[in-house]
Amino acid sequence: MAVLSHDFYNGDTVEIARSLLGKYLVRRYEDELLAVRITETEAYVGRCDKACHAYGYRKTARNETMFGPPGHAYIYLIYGMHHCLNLVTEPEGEPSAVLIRGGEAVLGMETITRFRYGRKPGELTSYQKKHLLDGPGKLCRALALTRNEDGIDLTGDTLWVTDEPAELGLALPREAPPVWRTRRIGIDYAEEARDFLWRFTYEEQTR
DNA sequence: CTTCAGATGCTCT
DNA sequence: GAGCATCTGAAGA
Repeated sequence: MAVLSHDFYNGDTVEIARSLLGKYLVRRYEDELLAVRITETEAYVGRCDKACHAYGYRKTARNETMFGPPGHAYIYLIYGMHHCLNLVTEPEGEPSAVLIRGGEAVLGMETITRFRYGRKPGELTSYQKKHLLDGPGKLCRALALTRNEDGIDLTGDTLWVTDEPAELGLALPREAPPVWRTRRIGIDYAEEARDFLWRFTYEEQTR
C-alpha cells in the first residue's frame, strides 16, 4: 500500500483510527524529512459524537476542513498555545477526523528535539526523552505543524502517512502490536460520548 | 511517582 | 465572557 491514499481515509473513522496505529507520519520541513511512528489516536465523528467540533454538522470557520474531502489535515489551536493534528475521514460532507495524539520519533531526531526543547538529542533528560511525543500538542510542536498547515492534502509533499518505512530508508516494523482501546482524553463535557471507546494506543502504553 | 496552578488566545454564544 | 480534543514546572508524598 505504501503512502495512504484518499481512499484509505474515505471510510469509517473509528476503524481508521485503529488502523493508523503503527503507521508512519511523515513531515517534510524545508529539505528534511521528519517521521514519527503513530502510537496513539482518537476518532471524532460529527454525525453522532458530542465531543466532535462538528457535532450535529455544526459548521464554523475553525472546523471547515472537516467538512471537506477525506485525506486532508485538520489542525486547530487549543488552550491558546497548542496545536492538534487530525486526519480528515469519511466522505465529503460527513465531518469526521482522527486526532493523532502520540508517536515515537524515527527520523529527524535532531530537528524534532530542537523544535521541542531547543536542544540536541544528547542534551535531553531521560524524562524528556520518554515523553518527547506523547501528546497531541507535543507532536505538532515537534513537527512544526500549525494552522498554517490546516487543510493540506495528505497525498502532497508536506505531510503524509505511509505503512512502508522502507520508503524512508528505514528498517522498521510494518505491523502494529496489539492495540488497547479506551475512553478518550479531555472530553468530560461530552455527555454519553465520554464513554465511547474511541481512543487507541499500543497495549504496553498506559500514560 | 502524584497533584496542581498558570499560561494564553482563539472560538463560539 | 466562558471554555477549551494541553503542557510545564514546582512542590509534595
